[in-house]
Amino acid sequence: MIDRHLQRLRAHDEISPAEELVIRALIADRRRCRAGTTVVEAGVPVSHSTLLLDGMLARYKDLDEGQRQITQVHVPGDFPDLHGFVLKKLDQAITCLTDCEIAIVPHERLLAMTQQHPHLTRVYWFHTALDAAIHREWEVSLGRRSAQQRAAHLFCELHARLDLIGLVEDSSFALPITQADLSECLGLTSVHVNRMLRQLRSMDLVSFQSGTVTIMDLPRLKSLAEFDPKYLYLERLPRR
Amino acid sequence: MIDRHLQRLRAHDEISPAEELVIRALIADRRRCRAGTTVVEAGVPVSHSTLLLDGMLARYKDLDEGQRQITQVHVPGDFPDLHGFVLKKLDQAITCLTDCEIAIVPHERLLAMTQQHPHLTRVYWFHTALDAAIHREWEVSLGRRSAQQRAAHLFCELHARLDLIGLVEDSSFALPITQADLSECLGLTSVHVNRMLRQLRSMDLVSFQSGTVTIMDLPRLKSLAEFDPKYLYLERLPRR
DNA sequence: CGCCGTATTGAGCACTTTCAAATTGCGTGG
DNA sequence: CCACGCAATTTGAAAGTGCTCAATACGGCG
Repeated sequence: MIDRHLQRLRAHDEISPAEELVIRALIADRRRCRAGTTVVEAGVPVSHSTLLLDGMLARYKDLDEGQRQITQVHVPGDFPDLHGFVLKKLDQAITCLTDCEIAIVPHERLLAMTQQHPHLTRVYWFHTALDAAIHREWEVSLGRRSAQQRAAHLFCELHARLDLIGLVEDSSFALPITQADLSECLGLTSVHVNRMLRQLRSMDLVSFQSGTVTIMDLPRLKSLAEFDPKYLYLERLPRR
Repeated sequence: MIDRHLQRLRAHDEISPAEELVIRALIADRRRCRAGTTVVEAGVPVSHSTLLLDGMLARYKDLDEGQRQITQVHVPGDFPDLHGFVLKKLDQAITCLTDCEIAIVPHERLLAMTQQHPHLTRVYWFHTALDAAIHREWEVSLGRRSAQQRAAHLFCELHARLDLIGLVEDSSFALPITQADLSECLGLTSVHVNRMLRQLRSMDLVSFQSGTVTIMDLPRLKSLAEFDPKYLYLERLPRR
């Protein structure tokens, strides 16, 4: 299952066979977590990072009065808390949106990597910078896009990200989360998300039902959302 | 003026005198830019990054119909597009909010640094990860906080960040930007920002007038905003 | 003194939330 | 196979929050 991670990295840069071996050796352990499990807590010193092999994770922050904002969702192959290696603890928590399979990467191995493999270091640095680019696009959604556009934009983004690792089939992909989860991504109430979803469905753009997203009209959906995938940096550019 | 940058780095990690020399040698050139100037355009390949020596910058994305979302503001000592080193081009533009003094850091020098100085590489990696942490907090503001809380939170954040480099005096600091600029940070209209500012002023919490922010009651302001500075990672932790 | 960008204010409107209730879907146990 | 229970979804109505449009005031500068 680590192949998806390699697939992801190779979408952006060249990874030599020797480097692939280094990457495979980063993993110390594998675990399975049920949906709803907390993978990493906020504010606690961390000594390893988590590679998502299968399933979907969410990073979120809680506010008073039970409000919650999900700041990012993760798809298989992502390295959701790689930034924990340099930050030493997370400013947010990570939870399983679905049942997940994760790999544990001790920071001491990452440290050794940074000492011996400058190119791989830059590859992973790139990975965290890409993560930040997605945060920025979410800021735009949360700050400026309408509820309908936000939902449409998220579906476009997930479509693009999941397509990269072959998890889109016939314009549809699994997204086994609740409308409440979705509302926490979009900065809306679940009630309103429900109404937006109905609108998008009735416009024959996209449907999200029983854990599956089906995109009926990708061009019109992208246009509605003003989706421009440049921020996902999908072209392959050697990091030198 | 690069001292502010060193001050910033040393707030988070130890920088040896030898490393300081390496950092100083990163700079190839210095420039002054007037308020309103575009420092970096979106989507254009970049071969250098920009260190902010003095003034304030904003990173933003434009949408259709002239809407704009500022995704981050930068204070002296920041390295606003350091991530351009690994991403090779920016997904957003950078503009001067005020008159600025910037330093040019060619990517070839950063590349040499990553080959020879693993610790400094991690220090700068940390710097970009911290940048992402601020993005996340902005996502929370934009997604879940009320207009009043958003404004209050931004003032708390800037207070904390400017205090770090000695730019806060008597609970007030210069913020020579317009209410329209502010509204583009907060995901609001300038009209509404104006009303929120009046409210905050009449509550004796904070005033923002003629380019100066004066915080009258920091504890209550923090409490209103639910401001928790942990995401700024202000403790000093050696990155090994 | 007059101009222009910025700040301020008002009124009406639209989108989103809140609160509450009804419905659906699904796994468990009888 | 059906009844039950719980979670998720759906719907309605009313209330807010923030937006739009438009007009007015302010302040620095030529």
